[in-house]
Amino acid sequence: MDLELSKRPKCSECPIRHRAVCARCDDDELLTLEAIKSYKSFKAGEPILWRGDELVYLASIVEGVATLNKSMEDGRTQMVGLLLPSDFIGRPGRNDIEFDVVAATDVTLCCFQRKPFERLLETTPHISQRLVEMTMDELDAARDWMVLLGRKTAQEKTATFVEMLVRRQRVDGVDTDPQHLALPLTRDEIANYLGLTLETVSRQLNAMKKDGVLRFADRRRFEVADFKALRNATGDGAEY
Amino acid sequence: MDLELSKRPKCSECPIRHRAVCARCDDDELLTLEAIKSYKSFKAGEPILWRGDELVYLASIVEGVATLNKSMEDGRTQMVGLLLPSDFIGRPGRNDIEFDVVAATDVTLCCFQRKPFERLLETTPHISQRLVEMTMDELDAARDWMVLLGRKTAQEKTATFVEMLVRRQRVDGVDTDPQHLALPLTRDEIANYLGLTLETVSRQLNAMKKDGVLRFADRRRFEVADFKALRNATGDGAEY
DNA sequence: CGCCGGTTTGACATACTTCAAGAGAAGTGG
DNA sequence: CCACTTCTCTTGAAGTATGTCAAACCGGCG
Repeated sequence: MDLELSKRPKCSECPIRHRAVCARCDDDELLTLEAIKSYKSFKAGEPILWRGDELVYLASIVEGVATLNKSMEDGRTQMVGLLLPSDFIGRPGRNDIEFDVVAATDVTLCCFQRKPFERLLETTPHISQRLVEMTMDELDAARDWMVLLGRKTAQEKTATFVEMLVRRQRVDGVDTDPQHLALPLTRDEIANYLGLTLETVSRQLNAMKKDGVLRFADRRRFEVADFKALRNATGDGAEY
Repeated sequence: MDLELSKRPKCSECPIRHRAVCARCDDDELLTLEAIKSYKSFKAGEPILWRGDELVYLASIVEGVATLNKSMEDGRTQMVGLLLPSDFIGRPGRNDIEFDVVAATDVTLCCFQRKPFERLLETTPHISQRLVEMTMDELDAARDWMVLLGRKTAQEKTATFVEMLVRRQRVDGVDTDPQHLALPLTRDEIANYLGLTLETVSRQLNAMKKDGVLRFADRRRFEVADFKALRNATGDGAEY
């Protein structure tokens, strides 16, 4: 794994300070974390971790989007995780993971050496509690995702994906102008997320464009022209 | 929810003592747990919890099989969890859950009142650590399940399900005679597990019977006639 | 015995995949 | 700055796995 280390910005100024695994830490605890952290960057498309790699670091995503992918022997692949800023990579107590982690866009990670971090977990309830909470949130998300994979139509899958993106980018980033949303994944990656082929994804996106639900600036950038119709197409019923 | 309370058997004689959320507890800690626990039983088919119900109890499965199910507005349903003995029900820190829990067979639960249990979590690392570990195991399982739902064929799905059952029942129960395995679910429930229809499941099971992979005593009880062929049909490649 | 839920089996429909060709962007090197 | 390659995406035509609908079967139970 290519490591490009850089300096350690102050935790207090960190954009994910209040959502990441460190969210509940007080100032003292942040100092302890700063001692074992380092930043690493990856270009879009670069692998971050291969399945079975020894886990030297655990990390939070500071910027960018990463995907967790599982593949079958014959090459079929299924995405099983989509990590946005503040999400956590790695499993304390294991020294490897069961999927590949890939940078979908340029990614900045805040990495903690595993061993010291695991010791911190034992002594710092603020960190371990937050980690449990995040893990359970991920499990909830995985269960919604299972409904999508097992029971939704291609149209519903695609609409659900777009709607999820819109919601998460809205909450996440700077309160982005609704005009300026971007798909962080290629058609092929979206297909791996949804359990479809890239052709089907392409057809579904273009259908939503034709129906006036989405409006595309180019292949990546788009805006939602009719949010209600989008929501309707997800198969999840009325809002909330 | 119908509650049929019964006495509290000694933890020390509990069949799931070493695998459940209490696995790491010492004798003192077990005593504290015994103070807040009670047993409840459910008949096959009975609901244990409805989505949105207030979570009064958290529980471990002592005996039997329960399923977690999500449903869409129009009635499509997808199973998102299959709980066997020692598995845990409920999410500390939340007062409801996002899916239905149903007894697939007769079920015995070891229930803990939520509030006292949550207090125990804060003071007893042996419990919280074990809970984290179990949650992460469930997340790993959910990810394998996502590959199944998104990418496997009906034949692979069915074979994977049967193979998983064989493995878990072997590890779990009394080391059951390979002659005597039973599907704990109906065809319809299996279909909900696999993201298929019951007709397709029926056809796949009968195909495996015709091919000499499985041998059925009745609709539920079966034995694996050719384990290698079964494993092969899962799409997961050679053993381990 | 006769109902009843779970299951099997068949015929048909279709949503999605597969295969194939080509169009745009985007990068690369001369 | 323009060919040239390369990658992503679109679009069409054809194939197929799985769903849908419907009827019959079977074992258990009142």
